[in-house]
Amino acid sequence: MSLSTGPSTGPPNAIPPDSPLLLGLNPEQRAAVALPREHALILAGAGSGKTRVLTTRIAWLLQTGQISPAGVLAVTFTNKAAKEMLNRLSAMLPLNVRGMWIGTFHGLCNRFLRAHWKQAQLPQSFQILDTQDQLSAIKRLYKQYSVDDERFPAKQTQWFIAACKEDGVRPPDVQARDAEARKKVEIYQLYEDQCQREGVVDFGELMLRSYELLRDNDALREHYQRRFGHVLIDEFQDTNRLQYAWIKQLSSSSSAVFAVGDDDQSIYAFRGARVGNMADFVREFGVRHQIKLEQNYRSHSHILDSANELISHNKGRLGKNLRTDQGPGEPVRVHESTSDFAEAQWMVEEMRQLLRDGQNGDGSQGVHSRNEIAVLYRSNAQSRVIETALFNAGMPYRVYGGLRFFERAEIKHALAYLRLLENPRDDTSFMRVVNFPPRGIGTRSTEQLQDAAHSAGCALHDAVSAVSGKAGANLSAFVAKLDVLREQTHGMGLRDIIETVIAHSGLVEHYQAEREGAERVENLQELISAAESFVSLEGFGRDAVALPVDMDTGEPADTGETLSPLAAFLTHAALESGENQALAGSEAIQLMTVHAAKGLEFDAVFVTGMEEGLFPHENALSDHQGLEEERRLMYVAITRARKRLYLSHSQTRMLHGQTRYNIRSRFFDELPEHALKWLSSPAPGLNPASAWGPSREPAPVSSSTDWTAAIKPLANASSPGAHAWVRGGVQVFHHKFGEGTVLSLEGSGEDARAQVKFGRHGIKWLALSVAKLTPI
DNA sequence: TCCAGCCACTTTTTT
DNA sequence: AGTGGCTGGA
Repeated sequence: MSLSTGPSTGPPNAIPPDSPLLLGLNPEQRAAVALPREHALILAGAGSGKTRVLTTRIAWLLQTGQISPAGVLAVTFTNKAAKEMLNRLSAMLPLNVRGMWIGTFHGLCNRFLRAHWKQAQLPQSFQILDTQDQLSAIKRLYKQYSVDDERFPAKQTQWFIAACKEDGVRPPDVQARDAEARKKVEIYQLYEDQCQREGVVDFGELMLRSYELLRDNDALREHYQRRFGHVLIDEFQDTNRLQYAWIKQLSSSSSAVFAVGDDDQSIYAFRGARVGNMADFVREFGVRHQIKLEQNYRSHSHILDSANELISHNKGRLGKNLRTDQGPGEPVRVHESTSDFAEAQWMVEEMRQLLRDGQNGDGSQGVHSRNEIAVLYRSNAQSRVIETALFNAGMPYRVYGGLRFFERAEIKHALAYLRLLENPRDDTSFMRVVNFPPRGIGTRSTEQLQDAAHSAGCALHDAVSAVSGKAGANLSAFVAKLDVLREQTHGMGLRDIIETVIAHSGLVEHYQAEREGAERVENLQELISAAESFVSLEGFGRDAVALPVDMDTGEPADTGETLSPLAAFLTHAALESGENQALAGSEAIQLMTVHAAKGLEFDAVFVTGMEEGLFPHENALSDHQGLEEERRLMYVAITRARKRLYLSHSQTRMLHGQTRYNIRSRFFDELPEHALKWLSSPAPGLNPASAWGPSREPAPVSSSTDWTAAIKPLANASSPGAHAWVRGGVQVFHHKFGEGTVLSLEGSGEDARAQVKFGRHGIKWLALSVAKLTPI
């Protein structure tokens, strides 16, 4: 580390190193916070005080007068992280949030495009399509142009478009080799035209349009480069190609990019994240300062040893080893159960014990609050059994994930009405509510309307007069209703607008008549409250999404073109989909996927379903990269725990309505034996398979291949009769695929299938009644 | 046009 | 198992 030298630009580094801001930081953290004005990469391990360093860095830059608030650009991925940063910052110094650019990638791009909507060739009040909206827009387009949904599934097209945009690729730039690829590109182009015509942008477009505007408009780019002396990025390992390119546009020789990330916690490759951006950043920006934060303030060393050992099995890491001053603590407990049901049962018992010990003041042994216990799983489907067990035990719990507030159907409907007031051209919203609540406008009518709009090249809203007969009358009535509402709400405050629109939409009456509609009506009420609190949001929260910004001062521009409160609120709804679940703060066991747990920490953590095919997930097993990402995911799971960590696997598990027989995860074999405590059979030992002897013949015992493990014979009638010898871990021969290893089984009788890993042919699912498998 | 029943799907997710 | 989307009959 070379830290003693002063910066080549900006004020001298003559700031007293004993500034109160730096107190309590370890040497590496201090070094990071007080770095000179140069590009830097901070490799921040789990629990190493990453957010603290990031926020203290900003506070330090401001307090020492090295930069003014308008010169700071700080980017995160989630609204939660952005809020956290702002909260911590304002706790450190009196904060002038005006003109400070702290937010999510998409939030900041939105802000940028609102400020420069003309140059970006967008309507001022452009609306944002979320993932649902985008899919329905594509489906609408499919109908219009008679695209075969069988050959080009809309979901895949959506994925394709998103992936293109994440790579910064417009339709003309796509490399299309065959006819099928050319068709996809054609659809992509049609989709783009449709969005542009309707005045809407999807999430990818927010980023891409911002990037292109910066790239192509020299004056604008230079302005922002001059303005942002410091660019700080959180979770850098999660950035995609486009985000990286965007950062490049915003930085110049006079600015400093401060990237914080952890390559070992990169778990979002499936949505375009490129860990490689870290290495690229070092190379392309000529990064001289790389600081590793390896001091962990979260976990005891048995837990950290496990994490370190596991992740050491990955190749091509930037290299990092967590350490702690806390003692070894308790061993990592490993548990095996016979079924997912039994696993859940066992967990409930263990939780009870933990909480009992915590209450008795038994010090280190227990956990004092249910909030401090988390159950992590690889896939959402696993939560059900656990929920049932917790429910039956009367143990309060909270499940994260699932529908967010602004994604609920009733809310989307209400928002669609509101969006149509703001922008009648928004055909996605038009289609969503044209017949909701039902008003006699069926498929037939809308098809006529769509055809009319298509041939006239106008919006659905403007084509109603072209439809004749009863259908035309109904459509006209609907449009008239919208127009009246628009007139009626003109000049109203946000709350009143929303209240009026909900009242006249017929949504409340519709849901009131429904059996399960009460909650939906409540949610509509909640939307009104949400609007109220949005209005009362002071300063940053609203400015961030709403106001155009003066290019020179960074202050909100008084252009007389201020975005309407309604448009601002709609943007807010699209960019911040709301809390995952209410009940926050209540005393409850926390249930979530490992992905959702990233960034969180708990006293006690249960990682469940540690089985081959589940964790690591079968879909990730085919390639090396996939497996390494699974391992990083496991690393994230382990490092969530402060004091106690449980790793649990089960011999059988209900999945998609069928019992599957799984062998335990290979990750167990990558953990340090000294840190583990086996709560149940298999007995401890480096090779648990040996507990059942070395037999390999059609016997109820596994092979001794290193990563496979022993599976007990299943004492039940559902095991696949004639193929009873086919078990997890057994070596088999297939006439076509050659030698392989059975990974897992599912189904029974005629339906029994085995998942087999073959050397050259990869992993296959084989129906036992068809495939001729012989034991080796 | 609407609703009921059938079929296919099922890793992870933020904006 | 559970859900969401689609088809076909009323």
